[in-house]
Amino acid sequence: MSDPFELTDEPEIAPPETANPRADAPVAPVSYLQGLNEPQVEAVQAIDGPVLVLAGAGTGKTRVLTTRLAHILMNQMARPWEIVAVTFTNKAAREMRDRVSSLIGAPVEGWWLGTFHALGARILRSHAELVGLKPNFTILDTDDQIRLLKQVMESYQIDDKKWPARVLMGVIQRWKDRGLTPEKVTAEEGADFAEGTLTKLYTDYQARLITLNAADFGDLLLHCITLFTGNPDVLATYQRKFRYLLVDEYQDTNVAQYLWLRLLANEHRNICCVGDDDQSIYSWRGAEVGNILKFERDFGGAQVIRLEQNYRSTPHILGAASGLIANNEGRLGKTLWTGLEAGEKVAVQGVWDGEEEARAIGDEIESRQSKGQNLEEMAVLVRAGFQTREFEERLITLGVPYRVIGGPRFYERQETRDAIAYLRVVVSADDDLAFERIINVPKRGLGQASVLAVHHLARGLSIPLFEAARQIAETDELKPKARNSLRNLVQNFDRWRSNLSVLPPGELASIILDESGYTEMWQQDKTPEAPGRLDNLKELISGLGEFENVQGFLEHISLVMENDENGFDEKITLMTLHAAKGLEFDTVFLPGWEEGLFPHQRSLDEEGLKGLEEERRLAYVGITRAKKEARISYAANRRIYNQWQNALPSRIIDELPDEHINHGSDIGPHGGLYRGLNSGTGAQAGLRSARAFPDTSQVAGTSHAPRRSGHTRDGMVIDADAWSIAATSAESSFKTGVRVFHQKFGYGQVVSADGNKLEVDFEKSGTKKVIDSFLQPA
DNA sequence: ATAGTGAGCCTTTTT
DNA sequence: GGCTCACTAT
Repeated sequence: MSDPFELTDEPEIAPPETANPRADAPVAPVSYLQGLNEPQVEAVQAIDGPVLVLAGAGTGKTRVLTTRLAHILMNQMARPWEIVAVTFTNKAAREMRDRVSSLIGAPVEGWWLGTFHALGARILRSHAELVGLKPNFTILDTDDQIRLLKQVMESYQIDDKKWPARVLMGVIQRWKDRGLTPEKVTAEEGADFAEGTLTKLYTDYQARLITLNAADFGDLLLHCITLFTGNPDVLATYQRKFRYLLVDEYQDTNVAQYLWLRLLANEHRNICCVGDDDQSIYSWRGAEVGNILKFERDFGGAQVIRLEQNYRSTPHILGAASGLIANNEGRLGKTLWTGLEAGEKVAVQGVWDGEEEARAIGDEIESRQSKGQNLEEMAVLVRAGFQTREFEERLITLGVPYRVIGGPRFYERQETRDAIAYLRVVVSADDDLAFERIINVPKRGLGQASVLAVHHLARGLSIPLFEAARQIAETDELKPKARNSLRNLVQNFDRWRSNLSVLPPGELASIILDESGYTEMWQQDKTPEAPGRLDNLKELISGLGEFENVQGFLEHISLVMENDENGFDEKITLMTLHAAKGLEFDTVFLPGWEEGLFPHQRSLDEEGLKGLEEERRLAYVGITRAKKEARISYAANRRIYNQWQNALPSRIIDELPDEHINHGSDIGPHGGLYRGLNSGTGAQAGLRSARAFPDTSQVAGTSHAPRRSGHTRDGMVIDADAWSIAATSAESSFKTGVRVFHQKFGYGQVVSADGNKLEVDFEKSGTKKVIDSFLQPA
């Protein structure tokens, strides 16, 4: 099959030097180039033809990107509207806008800067009819998508228990990420889900979206691609228009985004993609590392520029991260270096359990704070969201202010979504999903029976729900109570709608929320969340004030997901590793480096080696967030879903090069943590730490096994390797059948022994694998 | 129509 | 342990 998106590899235009006489114009150093290193300057000036900038962590990527844009604009190589700059997040887009403006000294107007989705939506609005939509189509969020799919599933009688809508939606999303419309999904691929009906579900779902005049996020790109391939004239307009394309975080693009870019870049072929294959951590949501790996093949004659000088981290941090990532295969490869001073080694610390980990890190944060270190310069980066809880609890007790990034987003909150639904119905009366959401919120006596009746009429007459509601309120089909309630609601909406172009958006919203009884609903609510929700509503209204009309606001809110950070107070940040990409802190705490949690078991189970490599990249991202200090820790016991699990240190810890790490010798106030199980009373926290480690005398003997590298370790320190070394070489002192006691699991009997790894059948908690040094003879 | 109960789930997350 | 969802009892 021929690739309809094939680009000619042979440029039909003359070589770059003669193609654009202005390209080499700035011969003498220009002011904005000052302070850039050689590859950076090269990346800024390589304007013609496809360019891949491989930008390692902390190598000044953003600076290059913005300078490059400024370079194009200031030398008038293109007008603003001939330039496309695509980012992954709105935050990145905003940052780019601000930085380019400040470089140029004036705001840039009219250029195509935004996320893939925002730009996709912008293009799509101009040509909506060509894909069956109206220009004012609504953009659905995840919640709407799921509810819509559920409706479709009902008509096929697919059991939501067996095939949860969110799972199926995920599969459809991944198809969309790959640029697959329903017709392009092979029978084979659809066969595995929902007894083979998923392709049909997908088809129907798409049809419903069109009927609703709606698009989901995937559609914003997918429809564009359909639009471009089906209408060469439209495509040609954009291809001619867009002289320069710039793409940030290219390693995170999915196939659909890649196709979209290729189509748009085809005419001028001046596409510059910036990214780092080692920081690709979003494959699970469709990102395709392959895009960056095969850039040179996809865009013939591409230039590859490597940014390898790191301005962020110390050599030890960089060394640890580089050594780690070197374990991955199929990398483009970079050699990061830094001119900074050596600094601290990466600390690796074992603890007894999650609670102690939180305590140790909490204490550490507190003591640093008291020494004057800014809380803003510290962060705790976790693998999974639930891990933040332990730290939150600890920080609350200590009275250390913190913020959690990535909680429920503002727009995802129930009250925000409800309020927006009201606005959506006011703006477009045919927005069925929005109307359905609030028809009985607050409760106004319109239960299932009433809603169903409205649905039936709407289906029967092929009219929107709102229109059906209006009609049914004039008949006696419903009970008088419900009828009055519904009529009242319809009248309210009509009135609000008539004020749409009269009142300022904020004021109108405020009236709607009052008159609908929505505000009152939360005022009456006695739950502790209610005041916060009312605050959010106020914030929403004040946010609306910044828009000229409600329509503009809705477009914004559907594409932007912000968690508006309220205060400017100094706080420590808690977040997932994923959320931390692109950020940097002086000190970074990296807890929970245990097998099963990091690398996450599910990642290993579902993706195998690929999964492990992605986890490794995640670890790489984590370590490279640190400017001065990175502190890794792992717990020997962890409670997950209220069940105690014993854990082994992450294999990723084993992969850190010895010369750049310092294994737990001097952390915290309780020095000398490695005295072993039998040496102390165990009353203090510090001594409890000791049990997290295999006792030296029992596990590895009095002499320490050499590392693979041949180094001998510090006599006081046991590192993660001790576990594996011990596991293979040391005989356990506990024999099969012996009755033992474990601090956390209680009494049990040894079932089998493999080195010092024992399988013990505990009386209370069942069979578990345990390292023998945690056991006492009972 | 709705509140209350039990069962089953459970990485990562932008737009 | 805590959340969501569906079903049941009022």
